Amino acid sequence: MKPQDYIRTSIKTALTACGYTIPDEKLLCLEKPKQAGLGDISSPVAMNLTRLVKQPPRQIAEKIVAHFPVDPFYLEKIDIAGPGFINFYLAPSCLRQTVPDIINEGANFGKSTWGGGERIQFEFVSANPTGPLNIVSARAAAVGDVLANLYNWTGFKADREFYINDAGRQVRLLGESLNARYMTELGSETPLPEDGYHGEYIRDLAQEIIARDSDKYKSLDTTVRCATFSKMALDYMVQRHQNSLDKYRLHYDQWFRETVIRDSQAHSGVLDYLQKHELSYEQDGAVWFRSSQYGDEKDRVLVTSEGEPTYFLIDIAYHQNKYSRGYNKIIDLWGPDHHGYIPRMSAALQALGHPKDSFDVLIIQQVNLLRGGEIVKMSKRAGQIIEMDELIEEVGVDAARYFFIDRRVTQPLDFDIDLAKKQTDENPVFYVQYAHARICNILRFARESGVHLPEQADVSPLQNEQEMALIKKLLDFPEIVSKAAEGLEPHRITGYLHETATVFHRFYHENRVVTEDAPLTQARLMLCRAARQVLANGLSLLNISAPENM
RNA sequence: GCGCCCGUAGCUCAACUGGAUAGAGCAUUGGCCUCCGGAGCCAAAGGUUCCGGGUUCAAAUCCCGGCGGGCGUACCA
Repeated sequence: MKPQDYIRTSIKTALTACGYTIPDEKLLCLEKPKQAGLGDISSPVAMNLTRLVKQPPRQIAEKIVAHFPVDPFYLEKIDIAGPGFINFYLAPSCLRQTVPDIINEGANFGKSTWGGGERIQFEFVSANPTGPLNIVSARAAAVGDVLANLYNWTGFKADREFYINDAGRQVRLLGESLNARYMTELGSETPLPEDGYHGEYIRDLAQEIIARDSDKYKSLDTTVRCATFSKMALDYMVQRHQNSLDKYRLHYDQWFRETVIRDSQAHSGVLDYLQKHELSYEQDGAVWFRSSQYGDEKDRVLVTSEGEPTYFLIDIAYHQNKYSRGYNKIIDLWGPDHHGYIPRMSAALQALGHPKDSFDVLIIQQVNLLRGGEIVKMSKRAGQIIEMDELIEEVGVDAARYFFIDRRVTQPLDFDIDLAKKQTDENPVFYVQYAHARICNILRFARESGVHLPEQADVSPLQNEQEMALIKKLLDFPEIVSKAAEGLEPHRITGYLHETATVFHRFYHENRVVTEDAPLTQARLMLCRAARQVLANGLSLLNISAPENM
């Protein structure tokens, strides 16, 4: 049994013995003391009970401690501190035991089953196929990928999906823009359409087409030519997106096309359902959805007075389609400019009978790129955007991913290119990777020195401060993974890895691993292996490499 | 105007979602290599958590009112 589980069940036993009943399991939650010297695990349960029991928290804590069944294998002592915290000090015997446990669990250490196999879908990036992926997409890509990993680790069945907007006005404009570039390249000057796409990539594609098919399309009727080019440009852009994400080590389970919804008339079904349940009405020649009944600030148009379905209606049908594919929970990652869109989508899905909390949107805040301490100005109109490919090329996949994950997603991010490129101690990616490489090097050194490395060895020689500190840190990993998943907070993982690296470096600095003392050497090698395993597991969760040497 | 997000060390960010003396990394200053990788370690300095009220055993966190910043406010996608 894990020490946390032992403490939780024992608190319950003590509570019943005291005659206290808790209305909510959440009141039992355990914490890590902020301050060193206040124990290893802490319970605020006494403070949580003050209002119910109407007694001072310290008094409650004393009663609980008096009835607590102490098992010396797990606990050294119990304290009451501050306003009424019950602090538990883990016994060295219990701490040491986690070292062989971690080695046995190997790549599975940190995983849990609380998701119960529930299916969850993350849709992210879903950039319009009208231009290359940019920096914000790169952030969303890293975050979405890690979130899916986190949920798979915690016992869910998580999928990644990319939604391709391959229909509508923008695709038409894309075709017309390519047409203009193509015709101009062939000598008949054609202006870009109003709101057309100015980027170089369209000219590149036009040149590619000419190199391959010469002027084959020139004689076509303009509308036919534009339609052909729309499709070609679309396929080209989607392929480009796939290549970029591939390089980023991100692999989607599904690339879903908007035309699948349109072609199947799925949106008509949605419309029928809403009409039948009197959740829509006609006004000024358009069809409106009563989204204000579900908390949106006003009603929204589903079908324009021209008789065209709005993007919103198609999007509802798309989300309905996700549910019909068996997902219990849907999480979308959107850009900050879409936050106003959340209430209406949530309203629509509730109207269709889905539980409110089955749909969640995580807003990924904007990214400012810093070079030489200055914000790099980006303007879409002038074609002045930094592409995801350029960024990866410049700083590498590992650093890019780490920097994007390292900050709370709901917070705007300043991405310092110069720092990410640095191969020095200023760069946190290397700090963590270096700890891993350093451990690999110790193990290598031990082998080369003729030390035999058995599967398991006695860990009882581990007892000094740095050894215990490292073990305690390793022990935290599964809980960090769970909390990062539950709160959609991947930055907890990078934070934890950085701390773990620090504690390891400190241990390394104070203690020589390979020495004349054979039992101690074996025990410390075990500890090194456990630490290496945890660092490797954390890095794999982020899809960042764990190098054996650097 | 209205709505959403945000304001924490010089800079970039944390703070286990209401907990104990608000912590890291850069940058600054000063130490540590006959020895498993110094891409490392130790230490100093740095704070009225934007301001003012309120809620309670407890507030950076929740509520109200200011101030400052970002975004949104389409029968576009």
